Amino acid sequence: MEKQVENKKNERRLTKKGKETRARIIAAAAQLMFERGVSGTSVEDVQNEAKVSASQLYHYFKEKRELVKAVIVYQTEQVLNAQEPFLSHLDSMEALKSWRDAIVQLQIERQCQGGCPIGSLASELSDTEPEARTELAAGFMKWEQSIRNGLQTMHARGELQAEAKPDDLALALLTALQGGLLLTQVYKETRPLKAGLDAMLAHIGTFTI
Amino acid sequence: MEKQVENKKNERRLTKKGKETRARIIAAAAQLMFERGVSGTSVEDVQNEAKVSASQLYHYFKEKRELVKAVIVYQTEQVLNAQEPFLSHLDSMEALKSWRDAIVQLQIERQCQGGCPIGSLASELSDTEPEARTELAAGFMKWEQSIRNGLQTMHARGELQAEAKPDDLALALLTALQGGLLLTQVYKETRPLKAGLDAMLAHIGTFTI
DNA sequence: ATTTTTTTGGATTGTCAACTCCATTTTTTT
DNA sequence: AAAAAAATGGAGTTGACAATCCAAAAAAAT
Repeated sequence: MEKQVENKKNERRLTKKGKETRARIIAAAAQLMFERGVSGTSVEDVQNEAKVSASQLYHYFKEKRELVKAVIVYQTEQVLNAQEPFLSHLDSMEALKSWRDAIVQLQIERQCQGGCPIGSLASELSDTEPEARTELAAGFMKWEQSIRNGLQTMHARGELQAEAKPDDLALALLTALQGGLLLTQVYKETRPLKAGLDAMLAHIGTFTI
Repeated sequence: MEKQVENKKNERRLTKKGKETRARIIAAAAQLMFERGVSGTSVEDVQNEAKVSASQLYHYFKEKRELVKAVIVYQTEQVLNAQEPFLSHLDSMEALKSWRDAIVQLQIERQCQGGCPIGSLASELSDTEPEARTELAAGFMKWEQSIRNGLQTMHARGELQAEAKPDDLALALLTALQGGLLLTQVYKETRPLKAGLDAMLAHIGTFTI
């Protein structure tokens, strides 16, 4: 009788040490790919940053593409975790405003570099890497869902007019955020991010009672 | 007395044939880089697409980076020219709506592939290529300016309330457009683009008299 | 007409990046 | 304690890619 309980084909067993190494590789890759893009980051760069050898890296990831997929999952988690305190309570105009402020503040601290960790991966990979695209879409949908939850709560409470469509508003807000982050990265100033988010929040505000 | 009237340092004279070849190279590079990104496009790919030899390409462009700069200028022109019929008359809600429809229609025709020709270059190059970033920012500013002109016209005519800020609205609209194009590329459906633009147009609409 | 400049052909070079291989050490299992 | 599996070291292979070079054809200038 097999001990491995329903282990998917490729999923080897990893020791504690193995998991740590794997995690270190992903974190290093995520960092570099955020700064320089996927194709601007060589596997060797990742090796150096993570302090691992080539054989280690290829022991945990069949090829670069697979590492990239892991990075996408990782970055999605990172972004959602970092925003969690806000995302789980976006159910009032005040909460939305605080969220806006936190995002703007973060871009200031980053000196407007890097855009959105998921968005920039999406822009680079969507059209050429179908599996990456799927994963990225899933990430954005989780994000969208969090925003939607808050607006739906307001709607259910009667704090948004019946005609308001929380689903559309949530998606619109995410687009303004993404576009704002991109333009802020290009312009090297937070004006676009502020303009995009503020306009969208004002629009949501027109539905409040 | 010099014949060359104020010729900038690097600007060699080009014969008619030379200009054609140069233009063919840029167009080919722009096309490929739109489809596969800058680092996904090799100089050799461009040679094949444009039917030129290596020496020709390097005769007109010192290095790949210089070709990329030319592509940025070219794509900015292309985008603005393509939208010109709309951009020069964005001075009514009807005009804005038609513009929205045209953009959505284009993405449908493209099957949601490719995002924004300028936006995707911006995402790939902004943080690592300072000169490219500057050029891209200039391109976006022209675009922003066109939108602003229309809204300012409405404002001056008294069709927008005095409190409305056409500058902010124009920038916000551009961010919604960029974010919408990105998410549409990732989701492979036009819903995000529609949601972003419609919300922003509705917001502008709240200022009409 | 002839000199100069521009344009083109195409082979070549050097670098770098992804990935492989085999041996060795460490950890886990029995 | 022995056997099996996992983790690591690091040199080596292969291919792709940016960029160069030398020579020749075509066009423009004088």
